[in-house]
Amino acid sequence: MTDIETTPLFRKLSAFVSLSEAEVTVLKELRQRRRTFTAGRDLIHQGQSDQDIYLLDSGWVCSYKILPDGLRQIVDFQIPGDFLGLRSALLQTSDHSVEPITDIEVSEVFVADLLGAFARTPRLATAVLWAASRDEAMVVEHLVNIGRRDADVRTAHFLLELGARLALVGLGSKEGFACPLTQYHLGDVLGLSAVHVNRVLRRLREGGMLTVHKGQVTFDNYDRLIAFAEFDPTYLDQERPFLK
Amino acid sequence: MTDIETTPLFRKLSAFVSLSEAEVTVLKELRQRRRTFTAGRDLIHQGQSDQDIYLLDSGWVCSYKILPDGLRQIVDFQIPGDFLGLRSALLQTSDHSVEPITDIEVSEVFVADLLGAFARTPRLATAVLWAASRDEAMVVEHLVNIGRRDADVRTAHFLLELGARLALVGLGSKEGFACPLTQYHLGDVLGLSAVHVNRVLRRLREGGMLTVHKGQVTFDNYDRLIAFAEFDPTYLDQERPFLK
DNA sequence: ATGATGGATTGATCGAAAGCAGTCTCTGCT
DNA sequence: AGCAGAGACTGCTTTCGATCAATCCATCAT
Repeated sequence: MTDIETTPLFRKLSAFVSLSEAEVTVLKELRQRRRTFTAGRDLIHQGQSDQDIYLLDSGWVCSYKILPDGLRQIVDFQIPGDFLGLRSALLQTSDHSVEPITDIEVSEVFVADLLGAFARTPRLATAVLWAASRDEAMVVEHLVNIGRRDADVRTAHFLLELGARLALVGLGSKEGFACPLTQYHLGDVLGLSAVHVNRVLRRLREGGMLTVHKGQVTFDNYDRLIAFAEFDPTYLDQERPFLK
Repeated sequence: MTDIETTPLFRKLSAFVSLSEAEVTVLKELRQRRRTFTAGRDLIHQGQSDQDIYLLDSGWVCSYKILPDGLRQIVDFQIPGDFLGLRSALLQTSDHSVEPITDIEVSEVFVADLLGAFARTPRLATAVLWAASRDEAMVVEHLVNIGRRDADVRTAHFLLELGARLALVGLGSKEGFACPLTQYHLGDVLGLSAVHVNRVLRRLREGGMLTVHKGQVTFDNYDRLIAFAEFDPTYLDQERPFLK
């Protein structure tokens, strides 16, 4: 069995709460029913109700909405350590679809089990709730990003944020990260055409700031990039004193 | 004392749950400490923590973020019956600012009182939680709106959504609604310049779809507008069978 | 080797929205 | 009455990003 302390969720939550022995055990028990899904086949459909919660163990997933004319807007990507359908299950609404970008491994979590775990370990509940609120803050940040930043800054900001999220679960650093997204995915999340994404990436590369090549995002000059993107590197990983 | 049954919050929640005598009483007790604020002065500042929750009784408010270069993105407007700072208080983060657009009247609600009310009346808790999730769904819808719809459709969609929300609390109908927003406000929420908003509104007016004049939004042809904006009129007010 | 496919890349053109500048019309003020 | 200011409106020019159309380059299947 995998050592729990290397799992993405554990790493993520540990950044905000130091988990006790008992809490680790509870976390472990949640991850029993493992399942795998293949890339491209929708996991959750827009309008579906009463679905399960999944904890993403490996691979990448995206949540999106489709417009009548076929245009797609990706709301967010989920990476290892993220929950899928948490909010939808708690609130019984699924207003968007969820599609695996790569083959993924998930742990199926029953709502009742999760609520039981929360009841036994309030600190765990707080930490998970915090993670959920962080996800929401990110959606708001994407709104600002798309509404008010130009394509270059917007793209840089998004990739930095993604890097920060990945770093939190041990899958990235200031150097860069492995990234399975195509330029079409980037277009759909940034509200740009894939062609334009290509030009933007070229400009960022020629500006010596970042390189995207062969499924690898490399931050060529992290500090310059931060400044260019107006990115606040603390906004995702600051400590929460009240939780410590 | 105001008759509770005419208050916006009561009307909104009643659309989803039929509240019992006891629940109405609890609701009434929450609305004790009335306060007023004047237009323009920020209620909540970005970064602030540990603030109160307010229930908006009358007037309009907007939540926004400011970028370093001074550009502003309004995340959403709040109208009578909406909570202010609910999420921030529960989750101890305030990542945006809140500013009254008009003079407003609010009821200050202490977190402890609200939680107490939830404990005594679970159905009320569910209803409020539902309202919160609806707010979140709206933010996602705005993301799609800004990311993938052109200015005209985007504007029409937004005004229809606003109309639907207002109708829910008795402040609007298929005919239109009173609206204190300037074209600058509309620009900031739609990710457009105020000048362009003006042109968009002219096109919509000349298309016989809607008129904005003197603080009044009039839907000149509701059905045509719905079709043009690809607006789903049920998405905010559909019944929740599990709550009835 | 030979295609077939999906993604990346580049060029050329077009259109939507921004930016700038100025006018107009209220409303409130003294 | 006269003025000041905010918001609404319009014309002109520029810029950003979309769209259309190729080409290129891996990987994979046969």
